[in-house]
Amino acid sequence: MPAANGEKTANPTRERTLRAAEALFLEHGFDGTSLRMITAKAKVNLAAVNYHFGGKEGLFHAMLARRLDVMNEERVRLLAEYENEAGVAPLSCERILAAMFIPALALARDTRRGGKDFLKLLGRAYVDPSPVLRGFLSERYAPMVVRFKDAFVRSLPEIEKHELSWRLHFMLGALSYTLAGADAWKLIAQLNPVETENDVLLLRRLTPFLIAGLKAPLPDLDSPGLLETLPAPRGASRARADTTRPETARAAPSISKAA
Amino acid sequence: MPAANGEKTANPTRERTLRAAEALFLEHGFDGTSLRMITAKAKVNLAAVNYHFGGKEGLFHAMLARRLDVMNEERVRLLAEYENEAGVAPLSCERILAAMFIPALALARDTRRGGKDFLKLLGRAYVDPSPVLRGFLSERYAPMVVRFKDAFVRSLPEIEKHELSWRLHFMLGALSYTLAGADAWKLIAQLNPVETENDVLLLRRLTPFLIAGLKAPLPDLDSPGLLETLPAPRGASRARADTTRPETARAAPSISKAA
DNA sequence: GTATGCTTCAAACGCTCGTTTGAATCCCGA
DNA sequence: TCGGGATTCAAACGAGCGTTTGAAGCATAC
Repeated sequence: MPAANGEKTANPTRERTLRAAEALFLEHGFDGTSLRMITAKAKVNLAAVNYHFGGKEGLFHAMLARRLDVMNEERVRLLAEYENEAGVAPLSCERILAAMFIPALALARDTRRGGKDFLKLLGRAYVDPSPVLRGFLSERYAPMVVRFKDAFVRSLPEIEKHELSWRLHFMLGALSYTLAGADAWKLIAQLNPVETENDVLLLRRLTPFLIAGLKAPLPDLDSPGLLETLPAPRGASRARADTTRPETARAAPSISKAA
Repeated sequence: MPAANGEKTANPTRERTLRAAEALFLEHGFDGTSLRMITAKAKVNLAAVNYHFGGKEGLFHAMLARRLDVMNEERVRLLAEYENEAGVAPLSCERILAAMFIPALALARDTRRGGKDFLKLLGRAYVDPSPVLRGFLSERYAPMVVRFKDAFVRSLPEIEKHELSWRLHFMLGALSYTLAGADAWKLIAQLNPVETENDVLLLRRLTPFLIAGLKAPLPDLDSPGLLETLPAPRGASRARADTTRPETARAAPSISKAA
């Protein structure tokens, strides 16, 4: 393996390999992308992957790190800047989300560092089932997650910390799934008259959704509500047992008391 | 291949194979799970997969369908029942979400039809990168998605249809990602003092988040806001160019005007 | 008992996988 | 011009993949 130089040399073989890996990973995931697919697309010799990256795993680590490291460093930098401006006052949710989204959008607009598929890469990386990637990501970016969680905790003191952890998780889910969205994109375009969508519009749609979710009234976790209305676990396979429509419209099952 | 009987015969080989495929799919996804892993775990001969299911693809179709078909049929049945009760009045969001969640929870509580890993299966299926599964799911369950979308459209007339399509997509994302959550689950448990979580509590947390998101104020898609504040796409690779902190705290970038 | 049809089994098929090898080639400083 | 490290290359390795084969087992009906 060549000296793992500080990512500066614009080695054309390395670069083309990384690009091809990126493109194929978007479509097929880690397990679904073979080195032969990559090297064929990159017009690079098969052995070059092991020479430059030490193997498939090393290649994907490098491919993800060169994109995500930049973004996440910028994210915490921006967050710190906002906090500096705000002084002692806690940041608004919008501001914290801006610290998350702006670096991502900047990379998506910069064809030299990510380009328009960057957001999709981001989403795919977070939902890939391969233990190799999952371990890599959760280990490498855990500090950044903690950093933002703390910011949200300060921003939303009325939401209990534990509850907020979950909501951040939900948020990350909506974000990843949306960004990774391949077919869903087309599905939505198909359900509606064609309209040119782009990443920026998408995130502008997503933001109020997430903000509202984060600030939602707290659930009543003790409410029996939902469970009691579940059909008996091993009863008649269909609740069709009562053929006559029940005269008492059965109590509406409430999942929570949130309005 | 044996007569594809109406899923009635409790053939032990078929059953053990499906179970093993289910368990391994949860951990490794479609591409990451080999037939040899499955047949070893199921203590079944390798060739039995091709005999009973016609191949790997057929096995996974059967594995997913026997779980998801039941749930989705129950979902639309429940939705129709609620609509019947409501008459002409549109259903509340909570009610529609209940029609989605209750059948899922019922299966998760029923160890004979899914069990506690059912929700995880549901989430994993929706984020798996393999084209084989993506095609299968989007084709097979598209009608159910359309059905629920219509219900939401009637329930939230103030949200424009196109906007609502996106919000349902976000919702599905938060749901899938959360349910599939493997490491994240542990991560959250690690950030907070241990507390026994379960699927029901989880969905009760998730519901207000989703409801609030669905009902959020509409984004101002024309607002310049965010874009203008992005760093110049090909400027200095770091905004570190200005070493002195800018005296004018730069205008706070707003992603949207949503409060 | 024997024929029949469904199911299981061990073995092998052809193929692709990630990785390794050792020689050929390139590039640059001496 | 030559020498030597860096890089590329074609070829092969062993392992694992999904699938196929044909015989063996095993019930049930005659």
